[in-house]
Amino acid sequence: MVRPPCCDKEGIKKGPWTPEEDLVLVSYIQEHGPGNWRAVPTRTGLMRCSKSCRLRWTNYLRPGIKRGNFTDQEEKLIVHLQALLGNRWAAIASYLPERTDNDIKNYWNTHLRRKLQGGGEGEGEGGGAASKPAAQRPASSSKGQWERRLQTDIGMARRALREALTSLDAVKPLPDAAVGAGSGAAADSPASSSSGASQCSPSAAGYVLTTENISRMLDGWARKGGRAGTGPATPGAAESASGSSEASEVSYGGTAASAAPPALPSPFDYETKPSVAAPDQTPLSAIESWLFADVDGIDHHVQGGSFLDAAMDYAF
DNA sequence: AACTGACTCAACCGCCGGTGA
DNA sequence: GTCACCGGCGGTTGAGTCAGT
Repeated sequence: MVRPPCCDKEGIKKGPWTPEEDLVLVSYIQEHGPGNWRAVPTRTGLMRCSKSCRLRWTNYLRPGIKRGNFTDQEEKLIVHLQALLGNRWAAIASYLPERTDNDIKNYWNTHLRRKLQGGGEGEGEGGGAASKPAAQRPASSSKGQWERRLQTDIGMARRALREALTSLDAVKPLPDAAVGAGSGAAADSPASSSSGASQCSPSAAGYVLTTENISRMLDGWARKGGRAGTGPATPGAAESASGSSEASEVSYGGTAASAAPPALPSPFDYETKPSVAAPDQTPLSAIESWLFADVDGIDHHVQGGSFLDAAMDYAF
């Protein structure tokens, strides 16, 4: 069938989002929650198409997003998962709850792919596998086949993750604080160690978007000056660019959120990006516990609460 | 100091699958 | 059963930034 464009070209604004637009979108989502994106432009008056709104939210405004400074651990995970899953960035991103698929995709395309190609198979694992990812499968597979494939994928991913984490631990043992308290993947990242925004999982964070924060957010943008649009308009960019100073100002579940009482009723409990970890767990520690809990386990049907279940719920 | 090429990443585009009428 | 709508995904682009000359 011929599909009309998601939004007609007239009157639809494109390009970088402005702080004002961000604010409108965030405010709307704070009130109504993400979803029903079709209605967002009309209800908010944003001259954006629904896709653009959704993308802006999921890739940028969504709380709990960590930007830039991929750690070695994250990098290894991405390499392994890419080798196993192929360019299924959304699936890969589900293993890195603080990262967006777009971010991972960009990082892969700009850093990792070249690294693996140019430097030969630097890590040894990616090289051949990455060139022919497992994702190149027939699109039309029956459900049963798909499930078997999924089981295989899970098994392979699991093994690879265990290897990655094991080898990483051998090289650079994780500090206890990193595994237990903060974001395991982020803990030793230069930027993230100082950036509160990366310290908590999205669901646990409790999205603190008060009018005070909004005004501070805008204030921070304004003070950043420079190019209007992408740069200052993007809290994360400011955060990553400045290292840490602005991070606490934009409390997307950051410092303020982590310091906030857990019972803080977050308007973003319906967060679209799943957190595979328990609220007081970091995603990676959840992965680790899942990996190491049953060394010989074929427990792909473990009862509720396992990482696998969560992964099954969200990633596939 | 100016210029140029490489790099980064936010955003767009088109396609696909799920779902409800 | 068919059709249309909507959300999601992966690939791609282009503006902005950075580093080297």
